[in-house]
Amino acid sequence: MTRKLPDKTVERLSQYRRALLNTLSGGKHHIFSHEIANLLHITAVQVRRDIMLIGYTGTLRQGYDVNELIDIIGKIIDTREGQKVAVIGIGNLGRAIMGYFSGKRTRLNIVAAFDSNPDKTDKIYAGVPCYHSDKMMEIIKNEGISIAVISVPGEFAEKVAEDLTMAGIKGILNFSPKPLNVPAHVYLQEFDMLTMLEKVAYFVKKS
Amino acid sequence: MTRKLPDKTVERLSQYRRALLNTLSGGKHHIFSHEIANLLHITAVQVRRDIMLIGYTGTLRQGYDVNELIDIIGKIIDTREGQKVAVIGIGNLGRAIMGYFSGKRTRLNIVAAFDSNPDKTDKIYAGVPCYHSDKMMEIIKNEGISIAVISVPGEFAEKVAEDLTMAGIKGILNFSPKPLNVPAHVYLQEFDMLTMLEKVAYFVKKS
DNA sequence: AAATTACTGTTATTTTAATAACAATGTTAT
DNA sequence: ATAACATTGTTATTAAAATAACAGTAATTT
Repeated sequence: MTRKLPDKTVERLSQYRRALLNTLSGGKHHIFSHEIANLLHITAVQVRRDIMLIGYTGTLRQGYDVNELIDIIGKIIDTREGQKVAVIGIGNLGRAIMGYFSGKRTRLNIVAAFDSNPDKTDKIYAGVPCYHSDKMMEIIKNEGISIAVISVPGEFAEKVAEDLTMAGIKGILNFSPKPLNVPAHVYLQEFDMLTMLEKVAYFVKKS
Repeated sequence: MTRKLPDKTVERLSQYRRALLNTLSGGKHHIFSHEIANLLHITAVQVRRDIMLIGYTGTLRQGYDVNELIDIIGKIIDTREGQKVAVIGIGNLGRAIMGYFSGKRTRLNIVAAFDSNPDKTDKIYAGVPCYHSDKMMEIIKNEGISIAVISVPGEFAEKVAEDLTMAGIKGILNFSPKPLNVPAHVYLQEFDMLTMLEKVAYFVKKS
């Protein structure tokens, strides 16, 4: 394997897996491409194409084996050892993210949170210890944290990203409205709520 | 105008405007395409192309007039009367969204929040009144709210989307991890944090 | 046994988005 | 005055993603 998968396929694989886990807990062990498609409101062709790209093949007339497919997707998007994640900034958004994750069985473990407000630090949130930002670089290095979620206000985001980069982070998910600049070896995903809301507004206006 | 703009251009316009407002408050009244590009970490060609698409033209050697460009973008993405927005579900995420918005001068006004937990209702959050979900459909109709942000847990998202549709909502921004199905006349934007984090993890693993 | 059906897997086509190439032109330098 | 420069606006090209078309085939029906 290790053919390069399209970005969008990777996104959908994550969604397929979630849907498949649901299916499984409903006691269903086989599923057709069009059933997956319905769950995600996309087309069956797209599902089959994605599954083709990851090299799995179903059986005619029976569809895909749910367990197998979950495993294959896991092999592709998870690492064996798991990856450690830190959340920077535990305002409402930071806490929402930690809440989303708690209980989810995944190879992504949120192992630390950081905040610059001493009132918030040295406590546990959703099972995750929150440290003062001063210790961020040190802890990230020592713990081998590879992924960071930035949920600080825009004005601090840039500095945080710099520090994270220096501490050797490998991937950043940025929720702040401030576009970041990181070296090419750091994977960056921007996630801008305000833009998305304005986009919805634009298309509503058009329609 | 009213040529149909590419999706991605619409997203960037929103970001250009934010950057331009910043520029303006820094006392700068003209800006080059490459300066905008640097702020957003994209290319200057892309900026010029987007600006071409909205029909604005700068002046050679001086670049774009910041005020004019802000206005033009506003004409395209805002409506004259503004649009009313509701936030459904005020857990951490819902509150984060309301916090992001408070103070932002925009034509999008969050005018109501809804929650099914009576402990949270009949209070004001970030200046926005929160009502019980029972009143959702009624208030949305009466107030003429056209856009909804869904920030409820996945298991309730579908029902909420149905109700919103029935109440005549025009656009939905869905933060729940559950993919929604809405009629074609409702514009839907999905926004799935878990997927995005898994995507980052995948590309980190690859690198 | 032949035809039909209901699926998968794959290639071909179209659509959308990004990038590159470059012509046009006012400004500055010589 | 001429040449070099810096910048815009636009067209052409490439890349990425989605969709369509369809071949293959086991199961089912006739």
